[in-house]
Amino acid sequence: MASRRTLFTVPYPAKLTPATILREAQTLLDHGGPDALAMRPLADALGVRPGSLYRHFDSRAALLNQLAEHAADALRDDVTAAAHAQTPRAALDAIARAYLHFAHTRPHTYDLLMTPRPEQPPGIKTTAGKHLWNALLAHVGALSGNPDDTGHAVAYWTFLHGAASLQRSGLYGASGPQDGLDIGLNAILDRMERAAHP
Amino acid sequence: MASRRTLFTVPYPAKLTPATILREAQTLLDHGGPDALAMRPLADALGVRPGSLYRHFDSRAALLNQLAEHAADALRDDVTAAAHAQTPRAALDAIARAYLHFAHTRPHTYDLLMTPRPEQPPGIKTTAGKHLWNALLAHVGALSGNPDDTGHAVAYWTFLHGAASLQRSGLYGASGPQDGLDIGLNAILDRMERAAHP
DNA sequence: GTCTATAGAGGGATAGAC
DNA sequence: GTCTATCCCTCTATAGAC
Repeated sequence: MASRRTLFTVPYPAKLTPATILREAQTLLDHGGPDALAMRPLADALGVRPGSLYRHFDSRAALLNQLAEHAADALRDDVTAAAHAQTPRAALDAIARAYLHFAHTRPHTYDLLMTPRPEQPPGIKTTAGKHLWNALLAHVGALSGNPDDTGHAVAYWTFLHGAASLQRSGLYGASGPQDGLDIGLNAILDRMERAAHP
Repeated sequence: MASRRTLFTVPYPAKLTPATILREAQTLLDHGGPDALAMRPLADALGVRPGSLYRHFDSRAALLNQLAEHAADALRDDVTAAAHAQTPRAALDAIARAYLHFAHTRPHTYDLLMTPRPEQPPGIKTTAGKHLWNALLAHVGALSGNPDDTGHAVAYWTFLHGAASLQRSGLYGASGPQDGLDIGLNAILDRMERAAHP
Protein backbone atom coordinates (compact mmCIF):
# COMPACT_ATOMS: atom_id res chain seq x y z
CA MET A 1 0.00 0.00 0.00
CA ALA A 2 2.69 2.38 0.98
CA SER A 3 4.59 1.40 -2.12
CA ARG A 4 1.51 1.96 -4.22
CA ARG A 5 1.00 5.46 -2.83
CA THR A 6 4.61 6.45 -3.36
CA LEU A 7 4.33 5.25 -6.92
CA PHE A 8 1.84 7.99 -7.60
CA THR A 9 3.89 10.68 -5.94
CA VAL A 10 7.10 10.01 -7.83
CA PRO A 11 7.47 13.15 -9.94
CA TYR A 12 9.58 11.61 -12.70
CA PRO A 13 9.15 7.84 -12.92
CA ALA A 14 12.01 5.86 -14.44
CA LYS A 15 11.61 5.23 -18.13
CA LEU A 16 15.12 4.28 -19.12
CA THR A 17 17.46 1.41 -18.61
CA PRO A 18 20.81 0.95 -20.30
CA ALA A 19 19.27 -1.92 -22.24
CA THR A 20 16.36 0.08 -23.64
CA ILE A 21 18.68 2.91 -24.58
CA LEU A 22 21.06 0.58 -26.38
CA ARG A 23 18.14 -1.08 -28.13
CA GLU A 24 16.80 2.20 -29.44
CA ALA A 25 20.29 3.40 -30.33
CA GLN A 26 20.82 0.24 -32.35
CA THR A 27 17.61 0.90 -34.26
CA LEU A 28 18.59 4.47 -35.03
CA LEU A 29 22.05 3.37 -36.15
CA ASP A 30 20.75 0.63 -38.43
CA HIS A 31 18.09 2.84 -39.99
CA GLY A 32 19.87 6.15 -40.42
CA GLY A 33 23.56 5.63 -39.89
CA PRO A 34 25.83 7.17 -37.28
CA ASP A 35 24.62 10.73 -37.90
CA ALA A 36 21.08 9.70 -37.03
CA LEU A 37 22.36 8.34 -33.75
CA ALA A 38 22.62 11.64 -31.90
CA MET A 39 21.63 12.21 -28.32
CA ARG A 40 18.65 14.38 -29.19
CA PRO A 41 16.94 12.04 -31.66
CA LEU A 42 17.73 9.16 -29.36
CA ALA A 43 16.03 10.95 -26.47
CA ASP A 44 13.06 11.78 -28.70
CA ALA A 45 12.66 8.16 -29.71
CA LEU A 46 12.67 7.17 -26.05
CA GLY A 47 10.17 9.85 -25.04
CA VAL A 48 12.69 11.53 -22.82
CA ARG A 49 14.77 14.70 -22.57
CA PRO A 50 18.32 14.60 -23.94
CA GLY A 51 19.96 15.33 -20.60
CA SER A 52 18.34 12.27 -19.04
CA LEU A 53 20.49 9.96 -21.13
CA TYR A 54 23.60 11.07 -19.26
CA ARG A 55 22.32 9.35 -16.10
CA HIS A 56 22.94 6.07 -17.89
CA PHE A 57 25.89 6.77 -20.16
CA ASP A 58 28.73 9.13 -19.39
CA SER A 59 29.02 10.24 -22.99
CA ARG A 60 27.97 9.42 -26.49
CA ALA A 61 31.34 7.77 -27.03
CA ALA A 62 30.67 5.39 -24.14
CA LEU A 63 27.34 4.48 -25.68
CA LEU A 64 28.98 3.80 -29.04
CA ASN A 65 31.59 1.61 -27.40
CA GLN A 66 28.95 -0.55 -25.76
CA LEU A 67 27.06 -0.70 -29.03
CA ALA A 68 30.22 -1.91 -30.75
CA GLU A 69 30.67 -4.59 -28.09
CA HIS A 70 27.17 -5.85 -28.68
CA ALA A 71 27.76 -5.82 -32.42
CA ALA A 72 30.93 -7.86 -32.04
CA ASP A 73 29.00 -10.37 -29.97
CA ALA A 74 26.28 -10.59 -32.59
CA LEU A 75 28.70 -11.11 -35.46
CA ARG A 76 30.61 -13.72 -33.49
CA ASP A 77 27.37 -15.55 -32.72
CA ASP A 78 26.28 -15.51 -36.36
CA VAL A 79 29.64 -16.79 -37.51
CA THR A 80 29.99 -19.54 -34.94
CA ALA A 81 26.43 -20.67 -35.60
CA ALA A 82 27.22 -20.94 -39.30
CA ALA A 83 30.42 -22.84 -38.64
CA HIS A 84 28.63 -26.05 -37.71
CA ALA A 85 29.20 -27.69 -41.03
CA GLN A 86 30.36 -31.11 -42.06
CA THR A 87 33.69 -30.29 -43.61
CA PRO A 88 36.19 -27.52 -42.88
CA ARG A 89 35.68 -26.15 -46.35
CA ALA A 90 31.90 -26.11 -45.97
CA ALA A 91 32.36 -24.34 -42.64
CA LEU A 92 34.51 -21.61 -44.18
CA ASP A 93 31.99 -21.27 -46.95
CA ALA A 94 29.11 -20.92 -44.49
CA ILE A 95 31.10 -18.49 -42.35
CA ALA A 96 31.70 -16.31 -45.40
CA ARG A 97 28.00 -16.23 -46.17
CA ALA A 98 27.10 -15.39 -42.56
CA TYR A 99 29.74 -12.66 -42.45
CA LEU A 100 28.54 -11.06 -45.66
CA HIS A 101 24.93 -11.38 -44.61
CA PHE A 102 25.66 -9.55 -41.37
CA ALA A 103 27.47 -6.74 -43.16
CA HIS A 104 24.72 -6.53 -45.77
CA THR A 105 21.77 -6.40 -43.41
CA ARG A 106 23.38 -4.13 -40.82
CA PRO A 107 25.87 -2.04 -42.79
CA HIS A 108 26.16 0.80 -40.29
CA THR A 109 26.67 -1.61 -37.43
CA TYR A 110 29.35 -3.38 -39.44
CA ASP A 111 31.00 -0.01 -40.02
CA LEU A 112 30.90 0.76 -36.33
CA LEU A 113 32.54 -2.57 -35.66
CA MET A 114 35.29 -2.03 -38.19
CA THR A 115 35.99 1.64 -37.60
CA PRO A 116 38.49 2.19 -34.82
CA ARG A 117 37.19 4.86 -32.49
CA PRO A 118 39.54 7.46 -31.00
CA GLU A 119 41.75 6.27 -28.16
CA GLN A 120 40.87 2.70 -29.00
CA PRO A 121 44.12 0.96 -29.95
CA PRO A 122 44.20 -0.77 -33.34
CA GLY A 123 43.24 -4.38 -33.81
CA ILE A 124 40.05 -6.08 -32.78
CA LYS A 125 40.51 -5.70 -29.08
CA THR A 126 37.13 -6.68 -27.73
CA THR A 127 36.73 -10.09 -26.17
CA ALA A 128 34.18 -10.99 -28.80
CA GLY A 129 36.56 -9.76 -31.50
CA LYS A 130 39.28 -12.07 -30.26
CA HIS A 131 36.88 -14.99 -30.14
CA LEU A 132 35.82 -14.21 -33.68
CA TRP A 133 39.39 -14.17 -34.91
CA ASN A 134 40.18 -17.37 -33.06
CA ALA A 135 37.16 -19.05 -34.64
CA LEU A 136 38.33 -18.01 -38.11
CA LEU A 137 41.84 -19.21 -37.31
CA ALA A 138 40.57 -22.58 -36.08
CA HIS A 139 38.50 -23.28 -39.18
CA VAL A 140 41.24 -22.08 -41.50
CA GLY A 141 43.65 -24.35 -39.69
CA ALA A 142 41.27 -27.28 -40.07
CA LEU A 143 41.36 -26.83 -43.84
CA SER A 144 45.01 -25.94 -44.38
CA GLY A 145 46.46 -28.31 -41.80
CA ASN A 146 48.31 -25.56 -39.97
CA PRO A 147 46.64 -24.83 -36.60
CA ASP A 148 48.09 -21.31 -36.48
CA ASP A 149 47.81 -20.31 -40.12
CA THR A 150 47.79 -16.54 -39.79
CA GLY A 151 48.65 -15.99 -43.44
CA HIS A 152 45.68 -17.87 -44.87
CA ALA A 153 43.35 -16.45 -42.22
CA VAL A 154 44.40 -12.90 -43.07
CA ALA A 155 43.87 -13.57 -46.76
CA TYR A 156 40.42 -15.02 -46.08
CA TRP A 157 39.37 -12.16 -43.80
CA THR A 158 40.77 -9.55 -46.16
CA PHE A 159 38.66 -10.86 -49.00
CA LEU A 160 35.56 -11.07 -46.84
CA HIS A 161 35.98 -7.53 -45.59
CA GLY A 162 36.61 -6.22 -49.10
CA ALA A 163 33.44 -7.87 -50.32
CA ALA A 164 31.43 -6.59 -47.36
CA SER A 165 32.75 -3.08 -47.82
CA LEU A 166 32.26 -2.85 -51.57
CA GLN A 167 28.81 -4.39 -51.43
CA ARG A 168 27.88 -2.05 -48.61
CA SER A 169 28.90 1.07 -50.49
CA GLY A 170 27.24 -0.01 -53.70
CA LEU A 171 30.49 0.21 -55.61
CA TYR A 172 29.93 -3.02 -57.50
CA GLY A 173 27.36 -1.12 -59.51
CA ALA A 174 23.97 -2.18 -60.70
CA SER A 175 25.13 -5.58 -61.96
CA GLY A 176 26.55 -6.50 -58.56
CA PRO A 177 29.72 -8.52 -58.08
CA GLN A 178 28.31 -11.32 -60.26
CA ASP A 179 30.41 -14.44 -59.72
CA GLY A 180 33.46 -12.51 -58.56
CA LEU A 181 32.88 -13.27 -54.91
CA ASP A 182 32.64 -17.02 -55.41
CA ILE A 183 35.70 -16.94 -57.64
CA GLY A 184 37.84 -15.05 -55.15
CA LEU A 185 36.70 -17.05 -52.17
CA ASN A 186 37.25 -20.37 -53.93
CA ALA A 187 40.69 -19.25 -55.03
CA ILE A 188 41.68 -18.65 -51.43
CA LEU A 189 40.03 -21.83 -50.11
CA ASP A 190 41.62 -23.89 -52.88
CA ARG A 191 44.99 -22.60 -51.82
CA MET A 192 44.31 -23.63 -48.23
CA GLU A 193 43.43 -27.14 -49.37
CA ARG A 194 46.56 -27.36 -51.46
CA ALA A 195 48.63 -26.34 -48.46
CA ALA A 196 47.17 -29.34 -46.63
CA HIS A 197 47.68 -31.77 -49.54
CA PRO A 198 50.57 -30.55 -51.63
CA MET B 1 50.20 52.70 -66.73
CA ALA B 2 46.52 52.87 -66.34
CA SER B 3 46.50 49.20 -65.44
CA ARG B 4 49.23 49.76 -62.90
CA ARG B 5 47.32 52.53 -61.21
CA THR B 6 44.13 50.51 -61.02
CA LEU B 7 46.12 47.68 -59.48
CA PHE B 8 46.75 49.85 -56.46
CA THR B 9 43.17 50.93 -56.14
CA VAL B 10 41.67 47.44 -56.16
CA PRO B 11 40.28 47.11 -52.68
CA TYR B 12 40.33 43.33 -52.47
CA PRO B 13 42.86 41.76 -54.84
CA ALA B 14 42.20 38.21 -55.97
CA LYS B 15 43.91 35.60 -53.85
CA LEU B 16 42.01 32.49 -54.79
CA THR B 17 41.66 30.26 -57.78
CA PRO B 18 39.79 26.97 -57.85
CA ALA B 19 43.16 25.25 -58.18
CA THR B 20 44.68 26.81 -55.07
CA ILE B 21 41.54 26.08 -53.08
CA LEU B 22 41.53 22.45 -54.16
CA ARG B 23 45.22 22.17 -53.38
CA GLU B 24 44.77 23.44 -49.85
CA ALA B 25 41.64 21.37 -49.36
CA GLN B 26 43.59 18.28 -50.39
CA THR B 27 46.24 19.08 -47.79
CA LEU B 28 43.67 19.52 -45.04
CA LEU B 29 41.95 16.29 -46.02
CA ASP B 30 45.15 14.27 -46.08
CA HIS B 31 46.38 15.66 -42.78
CA GLY B 32 43.26 15.76 -40.66
CA GLY B 33 40.57 13.80 -42.39
CA PRO B 34 37.20 14.97 -43.64
CA ASP B 35 36.28 16.76 -40.40
CA ALA B 36 39.34 18.97 -40.73
CA LEU B 37 38.19 19.93 -44.20
CA ALA B 38 35.61 22.53 -43.17
CA MET B 39 35.03 25.81 -44.90
CA ARG B 40 36.33 27.88 -42.00
CA PRO B 41 39.68 26.14 -41.52
CA LEU B 42 40.08 26.02 -45.28
CA ALA B 43 39.58 29.77 -45.49
CA ASP B 44 42.03 30.28 -42.63
CA ALA B 45 44.68 28.22 -44.38
CA LEU B 46 44.21 30.33 -47.50
CA GLY B 47 44.36 33.63 -45.62
CA VAL B 48 40.82 34.48 -46.61
CA ARG B 49 37.36 34.87 -45.12
CA PRO B 50 35.02 31.86 -45.24
CA GLY B 51 32.43 33.56 -47.41
CA SER B 52 34.97 34.19 -50.14
CA LEU B 53 35.18 30.51 -50.93
CA TYR B 54 31.63 30.53 -52.21
CA ARG B 55 32.67 32.67 -55.17
CA HIS B 56 34.56 29.65 -56.45
CA PHE B 57 32.52 26.70 -55.22
CA ASP B 58 28.77 26.66 -54.83
CA SER B 59 28.95 24.46 -51.76
CA ARG B 60 31.22 22.26 -49.72
CA ALA B 61 29.70 19.25 -51.45
CA ALA B 62 30.71 20.61 -54.84
CA LEU B 63 34.25 21.03 -53.57
CA LEU B 64 34.33 17.46 -52.28
CA ASN B 65 33.07 16.18 -55.60
CA GLN B 66 35.87 17.91 -57.49
CA LEU B 67 38.35 16.63 -54.93
CA ALA B 68 37.09 13.11 -55.52
CA GLU B 69 37.49 13.56 -59.26
CA HIS B 70 41.10 14.60 -58.81
CA ALA B 71 41.69 11.67 -56.50
CA ALA B 72 40.29 9.26 -59.08
CA ASP B 73 42.63 10.77 -61.66
CA ALA B 74 45.60 10.39 -59.33
CA LEU B 75 44.85 6.77 -58.51
CA ARG B 76 44.30 5.95 -62.16
CA ASP B 77 47.62 7.58 -63.04
CA ASP B 78 49.48 5.66 -60.34
CA VAL B 79 47.95 2.40 -61.43
CA THR B 80 48.50 2.85 -65.14
CA ALA B 81 52.08 3.94 -64.50
CA ALA B 82 52.68 0.76 -62.51
CA ALA B 83 51.11 -1.40 -65.19
CA HIS B 84 54.04 -1.06 -67.57
CA ALA B 85 55.50 -4.43 -66.72
CA GLN B 86 56.84 -7.25 -68.80
CA THR B 87 54.23 -9.91 -68.14
CA PRO B 88 50.51 -9.65 -67.36
CA ARG B 89 51.12 -11.22 -63.99
CA ALA B 90 53.89 -8.77 -63.14
CA ALA B 91 51.59 -5.95 -64.20
CA LEU B 92 48.81 -7.09 -61.87
CA ASP B 93 51.34 -7.47 -59.10
CA ALA B 94 52.67 -3.95 -59.65
CA ILE B 95 49.15 -2.55 -59.89
CA ALA B 96 48.32 -4.11 -56.55
CA ARG B 97 51.35 -2.53 -54.93
CA ALA B 98 50.53 0.88 -56.43
CA TYR B 99 46.91 0.61 -55.34
CA LEU B 100 47.82 -0.29 -51.76
CA HIS B 101 50.50 2.39 -51.67
CA PHE B 102 47.98 5.02 -52.69
CA ALA B 103 45.50 3.93 -50.05
CA HIS B 104 48.20 3.76 -47.42
CA THR B 105 49.77 7.15 -48.06
CA ARG B 106 46.49 8.99 -48.60
CA PRO B 107 43.93 7.11 -46.53
CA HIS B 108 41.39 9.91 -46.26
CA THR B 109 41.56 10.58 -49.96
CA TYR B 110 41.07 6.90 -50.63
CA ASP B 111 38.04 6.98 -48.35
CA LEU B 112 36.65 9.96 -50.21
CA LEU B 113 37.08 8.06 -53.43
CA MET B 114 35.36 4.95 -52.17
CA THR B 115 32.57 6.53 -50.16
CA PRO B 116 29.55 7.29 -52.30
CA ARG B 117 28.35 10.79 -51.56
CA PRO B 118 24.63 11.61 -51.40
CA GLU B 119 22.84 11.87 -54.70
CA GLN B 120 25.78 10.24 -56.39
CA PRO B 121 24.52 7.00 -57.93
CA PRO B 122 26.37 3.82 -56.96
CA GLY B 123 29.32 2.51 -58.91
CA ILE B 124 32.45 4.34 -59.88
CA LYS B 125 30.84 6.82 -62.19
CA THR B 126 33.64 9.27 -62.82
CA THR B 127 35.45 9.16 -66.11
CA ALA B 128 38.67 8.37 -64.30
CA GLY B 129 36.91 5.65 -62.36
CA LYS B 130 35.76 3.99 -65.56
CA HIS B 131 39.23 4.22 -67.00
CA LEU B 132 40.63 2.66 -63.85
CA TRP B 133 38.19 -0.21 -64.03
CA ASN B 134 38.89 -0.71 -67.72
CA ALA B 135 42.61 -0.82 -67.01
CA LEU B 136 42.10 -3.50 -64.37
CA LEU B 137 39.86 -5.43 -66.71
CA ALA B 138 42.41 -5.26 -69.53
CA HIS B 139 45.27 -6.55 -67.42
CA VAL B 140 43.14 -9.26 -65.84
CA GLY B 141 42.06 -10.30 -69.31
CA ALA B 142 45.66 -10.45 -70.45
CA LEU B 143 46.40 -12.97 -67.72
CA SER B 144 43.24 -15.05 -67.78
CA GLY B 145 42.73 -15.06 -71.51
CA ASN B 146 39.22 -13.67 -71.28
CA PRO B 147 39.14 -10.03 -72.49
CA ASP B 148 35.99 -9.29 -70.49
CA ASP B 149 36.66 -11.26 -67.35
CA THR B 150 34.43 -9.45 -64.89
CA GLY B 151 34.50 -12.26 -62.39
CA HIS B 152 38.26 -12.38 -61.94
CA ALA B 153 38.49 -8.58 -62.00
CA VAL B 154 35.91 -8.29 -59.23
CA ALA B 155 37.75 -10.86 -57.15
CA TYR B 156 41.02 -9.02 -57.65
CA TRP B 157 39.57 -5.61 -56.81
CA THR B 158 37.67 -6.99 -53.82
CA PHE B 159 40.85 -8.33 -52.32
CA LEU B 160 42.76 -5.12 -52.98
CA HIS B 161 40.06 -2.99 -51.41
CA GLY B 162 39.83 -5.26 -48.40
CA ALA B 163 43.57 -5.02 -47.87
CA ALA B 164 43.54 -1.26 -48.33
CA SER B 165 40.66 -0.83 -45.92
CA LEU B 166 41.97 -3.11 -43.19
CA GLN B 167 45.46 -1.71 -43.39
CA ARG B 168 44.06 1.79 -43.30
CA SER B 169 42.02 1.21 -40.17
CA GLY B 170 44.83 -0.57 -38.37
CA LEU B 171 42.73 -3.69 -37.90
CA TYR B 172 45.55 -6.05 -38.80
CA GLY B 173 46.99 -5.20 -35.42
CA ALA B 174 50.56 -4.58 -34.43
CA SER B 175 51.95 -7.53 -36.35
CA GLY B 176 50.43 -6.35 -39.61
CA PRO B 177 48.98 -8.67 -42.25
CA GLN B 178 52.27 -10.56 -42.40
CA ASP B 179 52.29 -12.70 -45.56
CA GLY B 180 48.50 -12.81 -45.81
CA LEU B 181 48.35 -10.21 -48.56
CA ASP B 182 50.83 -12.02 -50.80
CA ILE B 183 49.05 -15.29 -50.16
CA GLY B 184 45.62 -13.97 -51.05
CA LEU B 185 46.80 -12.06 -54.09
CA ASN B 186 48.76 -15.01 -55.43
CA ALA B 187 45.78 -17.28 -54.89
CA ILE B 188 43.67 -15.05 -57.10
CA LEU B 189 46.36 -14.51 -59.73
CA ASP B 190 47.10 -18.25 -59.83
CA ARG B 191 43.47 -18.87 -60.57
CA MET B 192 43.55 -16.39 -63.43
CA GLU B 193 46.55 -18.16 -64.92
CA ARG B 194 44.86 -21.52 -64.59
CA ALA B 195 41.84 -20.15 -66.41
CA ALA B 196 44.15 -19.28 -69.31
CA HIS B 197 45.96 -22.66 -69.28
CA PRO B 198 43.62 -25.28 -67.86
C1' DG C 1 15.75 9.67 -12.51
C1' DT C 2 13.75 13.13 -15.31
C1' DC C 3 12.86 17.75 -15.88
C1' DT C 4 13.92 22.81 -17.62
C1' DA C 5 17.26 25.63 -19.35
C1' DT C 6 21.46 26.70 -21.14
C1' DA C 7 26.33 26.81 -21.97
C1' DG C 8 29.72 26.51 -25.60
C1' DA C 9 31.55 24.93 -29.67
C1' DG C 10 31.21 24.11 -34.45
C1' DG C 11 29.23 23.79 -38.86
C1' DG C 12 27.22 25.68 -43.85
C1' DA C 13 25.69 29.40 -46.10
C1' DT C 14 24.06 34.36 -47.37
C1' DA C 15 23.55 39.81 -47.82
C1' DG C 16 25.43 43.81 -48.88
C1' DA C 17 29.48 47.06 -48.52
C1' DC C 18 33.80 48.05 -50.84
C1' DG D 1 36.58 38.98 -55.57
C1' DT D 2 37.01 39.73 -50.77
C1' DC D 3 35.30 41.96 -46.96
C1' DT D 4 32.22 42.42 -42.53
C1' DA D 5 28.51 40.71 -40.22
C1' DT D 6 25.27 37.53 -39.34
C1' DC D 7 21.67 33.87 -39.61
C1' DC D 8 20.38 29.46 -38.43
C1' DC D 9 21.26 25.13 -37.69
C1' DT D 10 23.40 20.95 -35.30
C1' DC D 11 25.68 18.79 -31.65
C1' DT D 12 27.59 17.22 -26.77
C1' DA D 13 27.29 18.10 -22.20
C1' DT D 14 26.15 20.32 -17.63
C1' DA D 15 23.54 22.74 -13.50
C1' DG D 16 20.04 22.78 -10.59
C1' DA D 17 14.91 22.23 -9.74
C1' DC D 18 11.53 18.62 -8.72
